[in-house]
This record gives sequence, C-alpha cells and structure tokens, in this order.
Amino acid sequence: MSRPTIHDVARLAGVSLSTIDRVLNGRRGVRQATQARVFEAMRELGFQRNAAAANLARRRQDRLLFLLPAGSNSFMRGLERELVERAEAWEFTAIATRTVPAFDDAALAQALRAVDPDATDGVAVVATDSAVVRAALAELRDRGVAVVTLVSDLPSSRRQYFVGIDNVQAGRTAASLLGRFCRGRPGKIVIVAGSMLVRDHAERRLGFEQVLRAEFGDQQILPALEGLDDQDIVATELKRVLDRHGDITGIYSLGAGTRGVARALAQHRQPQARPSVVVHELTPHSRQALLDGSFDAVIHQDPVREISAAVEILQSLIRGRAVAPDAGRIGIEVFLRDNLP
Amino acid sequence: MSRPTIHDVARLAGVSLSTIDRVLNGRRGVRQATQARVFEAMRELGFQRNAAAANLARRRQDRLLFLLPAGSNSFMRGLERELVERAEAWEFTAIATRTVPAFDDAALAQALRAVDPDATDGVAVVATDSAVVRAALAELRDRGVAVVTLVSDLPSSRRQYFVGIDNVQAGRTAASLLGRFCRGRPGKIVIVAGSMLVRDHAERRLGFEQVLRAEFGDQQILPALEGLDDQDIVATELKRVLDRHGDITGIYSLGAGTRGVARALAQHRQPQARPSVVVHELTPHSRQALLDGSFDAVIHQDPVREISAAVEILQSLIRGRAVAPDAGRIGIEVFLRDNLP
DNA sequence: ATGAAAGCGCTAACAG
DNA sequence: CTGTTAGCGCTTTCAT
Repeated sequence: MSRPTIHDVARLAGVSLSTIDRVLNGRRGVRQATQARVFEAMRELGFQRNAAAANLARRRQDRLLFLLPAGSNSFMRGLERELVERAEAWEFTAIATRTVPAFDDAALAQALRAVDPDATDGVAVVATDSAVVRAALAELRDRGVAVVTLVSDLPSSRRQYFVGIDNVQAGRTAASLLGRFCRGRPGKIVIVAGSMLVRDHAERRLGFEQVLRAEFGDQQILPALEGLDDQDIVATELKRVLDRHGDITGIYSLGAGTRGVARALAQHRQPQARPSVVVHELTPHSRQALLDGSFDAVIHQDPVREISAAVEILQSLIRGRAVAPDAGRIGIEVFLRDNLP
Repeated sequence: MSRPTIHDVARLAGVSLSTIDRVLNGRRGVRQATQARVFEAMRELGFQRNAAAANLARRRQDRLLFLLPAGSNSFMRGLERELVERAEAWEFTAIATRTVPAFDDAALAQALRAVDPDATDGVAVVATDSAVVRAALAELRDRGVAVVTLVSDLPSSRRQYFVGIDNVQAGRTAASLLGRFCRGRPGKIVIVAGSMLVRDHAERRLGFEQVLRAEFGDQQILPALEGLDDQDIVATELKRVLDRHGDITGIYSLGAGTRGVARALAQHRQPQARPSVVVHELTPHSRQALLDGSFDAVIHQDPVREISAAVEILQSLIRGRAVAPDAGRIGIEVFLRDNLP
C-alpha cells in the first residue's frame, strides 16, 4: 500500500530499528551476515528511505560559508542576493556569506585562513588561481572543513568539487555563435577579459580561440583586453580599439564590466555594420542591451542552480554521502533577445 | 538559537498546539482575537513552518495522472521515462502515466472522461486544441480534479495552469538564430511542422514568422510542411522541397520527426552551402546531428523541469496552497554543439 | 472554540 | 554487535 518503512524492513530481516539505521547510514558495528539480511529485506520490499523524516530526526545544522569577490560585479552581487534570500529556505543548514577583494590572491588566502574550523563545516569559494590560495585551501581541508570552488575553479588543489560551468565549453559556445553571426563578413574580433589570473576567464578565452581559429578562419583575433571587470576601464580601452580598427566584426566579452562594453558601443556607433556582440552573464544591463539590440547573445550560468548545487554537494560531503562526479557541472545557458526569462 | 517551532509560538500566544495548527492551515474554528494573538506571536518569533515535518505528519498521497501522446516522438518518450524514474522520488505523491494517440482529439477527450475522480486528485495533459477536449476537461474540473496542460496549452479552457515554454517566444528565438546564421545569404527558409492542430506548433510558427519578416527581410519563407511528427513523412517531403529549390538557406523544424530532417539533409547533401538548421528538442538524434555539424542549434525545453513544475503546481492546487501566476513558465534553452549538457 | 495525546519515519543516546 | 526508548516539528483524532 504505502511505502515501506524501516519498521517493515526490521520485521522482515528480524532485527531492530537501530540495526537498520546502522546499515542505512553505513555506521560500523553490524555483522556481515546481518547486514546482508537487511539489504536483502530492503531490496525485497523496495524500501526507499524518507529523507524528510531523517532530517527531522537528525536536527543538525550544517554551517556553510560562501566566499565571494567584492566589487560592483553584477553577477556576483546577484549571487550574493540569492544566497541571502534563500538562506532561510534551506532547512537544517545555516549559510553565511563573506566578501573578499577581487583578483587579490593574498586577501583570499587570508580569508581562507581566517575561517574558524569549529564554527564552519563547509566552504564554497570563488577561487583566484595562485599558489598561496592553494596552500590556504589545503590547510582548511586539513582542519576538517569541506571545500568546493564556485564559478572559477582551482585545479590541482585540494578542493573537493568544482561547481560551475565548463568554461572552455562556454568559450567554444561563444565562438560558435559569434563565428556564425559574422559569417561572410571577414574582419577582426576583439576579446574583452577581466584578468587571466582567474581561471574561468583564461579558460573561456582558450575555448573561444580554439573554435574561432578552427572553424571561422576569416576572422582575425586581436590581442585580448584586460579590463579587470571594471566598466570604466573596459569602456575606455574598448573605445580605443574600436576607433583604431575600422573592421571590427565581433566582440566577445568574457568577464564582467559588461556595462563598459555597452558604453563604448554607444559612443562609437557607426552608421552601418554594428559588430556582433556576445557577452557573459545575464544582468539587468546585459538584458537591456539585448533588448535594445546592441548585444546579440548572452552566455549565462544560473546563480540559483549554482548555489543549490554548492549547498547540496557540501551537505553530502559533510554527512559522508556519496556525490556524483559531475554533480557540480552547471549547464551553459544561451540567451537571445527572444528567450529572455 | 535554533528555529522557533509551533511549541514556542503556542507558549508565547498562550494557546495549545492544535490552535496554532488551525491558524497555520487556515482551518475554521478559531476566534478572531485568538487568531490575532497567534499571528502576532509568529511575527515576533520569526516563525517559519517546517514543511518536512508537516508532510511527515500529514502522510497523504496526492494521486496524479499524466496523459502523454503515444508514438515514437523522442521528446515525449523521454518525458515519460523521466516521469517513471522520478515517480519514486516524490514523497507524498503517487504518479501514474497513460498514453493517448497523438493528434487525436476524440481519443484525448475520451481519455479525459475515463479519469476516475475518486482515484485521481490531479491531471497533467499534453493538450490537442479542440472543442471536444475543452468540454471533457471542463467535466473533469467539475468532478473536482485539478488540471494543468503540459507542453502544449489549451487556452480559454478550464485548465488551471499551463506548464511549458512560451512557444511564441521559442519561435522568435529560432528566427533570431536562423536569421543571423543566414545573414548575407539571401534565399528561402523552410518550416517543418508536425500539425497545426496542436497549439505549440502553431505558436512557434507564428513567432518565427514575426521575427523573420520584421528583421531578416532578405529571407523568403516557403509554405510550411506538415510532417505529423513522423520522420518518414518529414524526410520525403523535405527532400522534395530541397530538390526543387536550389537556394534554401535555412530550415526550421518546430515539431518532432527531426530524424527525418537529418535524413533528408544527408541524402540531399550538396557540395557547398549547407542550409543552416534549427530544430526543437534535444534528443539523442538531434544531439548527434549537432555534433556532426548537420544541425546548427536546438531549441529545448527541459523535461525534468517541466514535470517538476507540473507536480508542484498540482500539489499546491490540490492542497489549496497559493501558486505564483508564472509558476508554469519553463525557460527556453538554446543548445549549440559546444554547450551540450 | 480549544486542548490532550498519539503518531508520521527516522535518529541518537544509552543499555545490554 | 544489537536492542530500547525518547524525541524531531507537525497533524489529527477525539474530548471537552
């Protein structure tokens, strides 16, 4: 009739509730033979544990900390906002947020070292790619804290998972789009990055160049601008490039500071042949630019999915549950003017 | 310290647990004054009910039925598979699936009338747009069953919500992509539909033509093919069109039967100038076609999100919870070769 | 109109 | 190694 419970399993296996609980949670202290009987009974009944009841009974709060870059970066601020708003909603989990100066590995390392392992079970961090950060992260792990990287990864570090999009693929996607948009119009493509110090930017650029070179050979890629995710720097630098070259067919902005792209474009505005533009992250500004036709496409990562995945993975890590190897992989979303959410 | 419970609220308001429960669930039998005291106490404590505990105690199964079109349509079969696989996972909800002949309004109306209102609390149905279906649906509602349409809507019927993508927007998105892909290559665009009897196909076509006409005037739209979501019909018809017109620049396949598009393309294959192709729904076949370069983009609706939304909305409807007006809206996803999940 | 008490399915001491 | 027992926060009879 209704779903079998541990009572049913216990009865069928001829053991007590505690024993069921032990095998269910992989705790030690059960004979092989007993364990086998229990598994057999579960299989036979098609038992599925009721996670809600388990959480209710456990009544333990996992304490998670999110470390995000400071600054006016709309995407990060949006992420932070979602985090604060949803913090209440996660039952059995307490979530704190802290900001750290952007593109500053020393500051990030310090923030990681400042984490109190007695008051924190898990950390999600937007990583800066550097040795001091790797070292600080390793220390944190040694103190028994679970760690995942978020949005930007830190490979060959001791982080347990990376939650975010595949940034090489994101760059490739941008090239597929921009290349097609510019087809039949040979010219120059300019890449606007934030800083090659963060892994995600470096990876996006890599993927972008791979595909553009291989499949859209009539486009020439100019040296990448580094705008430090600052809209003023981006606007100034990009304007200079647009003014110097007459035949820019496409712009790929792979970091933040996207408002700067829109400003440069608005000031520059030639009568014809507006360059095709692909940028990252859906924000109020990039949305507006899509709507008014100055951007063609936005490559996006959904912050809600990202924080959900980070929270779930950290919970699993902390509670010793198994986690699928690709659990942190978030889909790369593509938005045009017409499929805006 | 930890979150306040109804015990805390009861103590502060000076009433019993049952009274709290009554006001919490909007049951009658509480004096205005008492109710006000309880609300005040909740506010003061920042009380948030624990939904898991509530469900655990309620222990009631909502019985839902999904009515899907039969046939070899990969998208629908995928949806059905997800439904079966996840049925177990939904606690406190029993899910059944039934298939109905596709594009057959009489059969669908009969299936709706065959629903037993005593064994079914809610129905999600992929609708065919017709009067008999509207009538059958109304009867079902009259018998107290909650109804949402799924994937394809039935406007001005008594369905309570529509769960799916905005199909006009989806068509517009396809045109934005295909128009850009074909820019600079004036020619003809062919639309491959399933049947205009289902609302989603009609709406996609509408949106597509709107944008293509308005923004990409150098493309001429040929009369739409109706392939009844059957790959053989699609292959034959499309091949004929490709052979007759030498200057087809783009193909938009807005229904199922996408395998037929790939076959027609493979047989036709001219040395140069492959048409740009945008199709709907990510399936093993469309994925393969993206990878081998015969399709350029896939417009997708995520079946997992759709069934989750349908289940949650039906649950809310049945339990008398409030539902956001846009709760059924699913995002339109765009996939290229490089952002495949 | 209000309250007391017995669970829902599972976990967590504490005994054996 | 295994069992007993008392809850987790909420709902639900059944009294009052």
